[in-house]
Amino acid sequence: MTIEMDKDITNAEWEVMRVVWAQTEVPSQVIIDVLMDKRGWKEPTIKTLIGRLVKKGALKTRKEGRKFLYSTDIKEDALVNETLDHFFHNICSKDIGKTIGVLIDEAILSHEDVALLKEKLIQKEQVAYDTVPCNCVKGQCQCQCQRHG
Amino acid sequence: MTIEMDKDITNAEWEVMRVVWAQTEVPSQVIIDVLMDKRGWKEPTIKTLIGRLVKKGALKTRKEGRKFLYSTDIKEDALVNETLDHFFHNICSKDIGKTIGVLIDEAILSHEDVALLKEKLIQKEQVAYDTVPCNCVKGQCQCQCQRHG
DNA sequence: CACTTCCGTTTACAATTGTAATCTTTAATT
DNA sequence: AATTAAAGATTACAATTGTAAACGGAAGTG
Repeated sequence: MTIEMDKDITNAEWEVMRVVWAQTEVPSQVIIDVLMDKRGWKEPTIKTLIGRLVKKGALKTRKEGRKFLYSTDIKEDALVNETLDHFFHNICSKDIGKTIGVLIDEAILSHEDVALLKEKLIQKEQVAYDTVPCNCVKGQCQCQCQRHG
Repeated sequence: MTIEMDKDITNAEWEVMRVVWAQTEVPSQVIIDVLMDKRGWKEPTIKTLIGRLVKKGALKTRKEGRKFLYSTDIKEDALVNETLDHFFHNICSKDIGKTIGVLIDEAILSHEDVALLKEKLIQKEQVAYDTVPCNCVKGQCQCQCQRHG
């Protein structure tokens, strides 16, 4: 699931990726139109972002006539998941459940989504722990055994 | 739930925050010890991070004798949730359910966590949609009505 | 063929971020 | 009181990021 790429996708670059993900191949003009409109960026700004993504290997190009068509091998869901996993390293593993709980509270879900998640929880029950072990470094969480001072 | 603060917490700064969250008030020496050990950072590096957090209002100080004790008003779970909400803006609302699904798959959960989440899903069912409306800008997702090109 | 337009490339530039050395107070110790 | 040690403040500096202008070459137009 790890994506082999030089660098991370920055927030601004993410907007470009979303346009590319929405299509199979896009000319820069489409990216520019969408983002000038959505973000109010100037054309050169968007060109810069495209260029950086190409340079860092996140976008591929195919020359068609005089212009390029942009595409990507990076899967949107894979990158989303990887980014979230990475962020979750900032949280004590004991708190992951509650954190997901808040996400559920705040999400707009379909009946189908709810059913899917319920199903997953039934699976999860099979492998659930009595107590989730804390994975924090000493001094970085409140689990008693590890408390400082 | 929005935290009034000048700037965002960067990744490196997050490490400092976690040490502060783990205690009520901490002297810099504790933060330094924990992070020199965990991250291999030099002492001045950690002092810089602390200083920046104080400057941006994320950490409060209380002078005790010659040194300061650091604390924060920012709630860890509030910041976590806010950060996640923010990130979820990068995802089509139709895909939030699936994304949470992957989080559940990958999480280590306790029986209690599973029960909590199940409970939340039961609640959620009451307000679930038949179809989650897409919230994307035209050109940034594949929902048919909005497809480009 | 000269002119203009489009598009990708190069350059710019300030702010943020990661990483750290050095300086300055002030407190502790001799 | 003089010396040392600790802690916060100041300065440093390269890389990244957000934001954009300017340049150059190819393609279409008159």
